[in-house]
Amino acid sequence: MDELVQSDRETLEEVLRMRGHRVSVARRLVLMALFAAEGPVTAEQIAAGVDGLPPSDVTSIYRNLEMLEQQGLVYHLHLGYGPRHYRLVGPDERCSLVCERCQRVDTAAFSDLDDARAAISGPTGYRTNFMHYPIVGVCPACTARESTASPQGSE
Amino acid sequence: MDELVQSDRETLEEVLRMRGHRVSVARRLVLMALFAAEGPVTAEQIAAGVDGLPPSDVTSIYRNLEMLEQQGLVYHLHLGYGPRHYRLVGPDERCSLVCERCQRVDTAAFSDLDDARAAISGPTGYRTNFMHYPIVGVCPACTARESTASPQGSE
DNA sequence: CTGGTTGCAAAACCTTTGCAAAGTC
DNA sequence: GACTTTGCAAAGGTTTTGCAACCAG
Repeated sequence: MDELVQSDRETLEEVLRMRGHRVSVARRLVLMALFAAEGPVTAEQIAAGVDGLPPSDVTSIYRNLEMLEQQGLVYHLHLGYGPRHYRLVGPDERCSLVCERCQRVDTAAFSDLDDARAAISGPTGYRTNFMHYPIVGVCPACTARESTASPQGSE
Repeated sequence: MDELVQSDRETLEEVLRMRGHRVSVARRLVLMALFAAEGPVTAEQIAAGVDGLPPSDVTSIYRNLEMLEQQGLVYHLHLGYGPRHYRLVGPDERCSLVCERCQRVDTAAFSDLDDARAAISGPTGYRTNFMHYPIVGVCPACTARESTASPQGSE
């Protein structure tokens, strides 16, 4: 009943081996980078060498990330524009929020959006998780700035 | 107080002229395509000639769409993967929903998600509109199919 | 006429694919 | 030793940029 929650790297490597995948140097490097990164990282960042890790080839990174995603160990998300970001599946999932005014990126705990999920499921029937795309909107700071600047609230 | 709600093409052209932009053939073509298209369209589609309109150069389409977006007459959104889709700003805004299982794309009325907006604004402070990215989730049909197939509800 | 706009070519950006060489089990 | 996986090169899809010719006002 419990899926992989938050394992260490060696456990994930064991999972891969059990499922018939090999654990190569490049593949281990991807896992190390994902563990070392505090947040979502891009393939380019991993290839460049996150956190003191050696640089490697982007193509392999992409291929390994794809495989890890198919295995359910990794997921990717989009943060505004630019390349995809990848993250280990784990217990502390967070949803991203991007301010369309100041481009700030915030995160919210998965559970903070339970009510929002219900409010979407009601009228639409869709069960969402807000993981794949950021929620784009106006952050509190920009909202405040705009309401003091032009109180009549143009949109 | 009322912004442009739903004008005809000639009104928009007048707006552009008043703001110091010229109305060229190519630019008119973009507007005609946006009016002719029932839903969001890509730059490539406009360039190929939507709805019997003559084909034109993609580069100009992109430039014109960008200008129209800066003028607040057009916005763009992402529908799953692939190129951006553009749409005239108008009164019947709809939010997109993409099923991550069957890739189906639905839409919801803007007002159907008022509760969801409130449920996001509460814990996060972000005022969202769900316009820029689709809401990705599992559609009702796939949810039903999965619950009959494996009732113990694996994720 | 003047300067915004166009169309072509070319680049930029991100990601995928082909294939021989290398590595893993 | 068999079969994955790698690394390089090259292509693919989408969007941007440079620039001379062109056209709207």
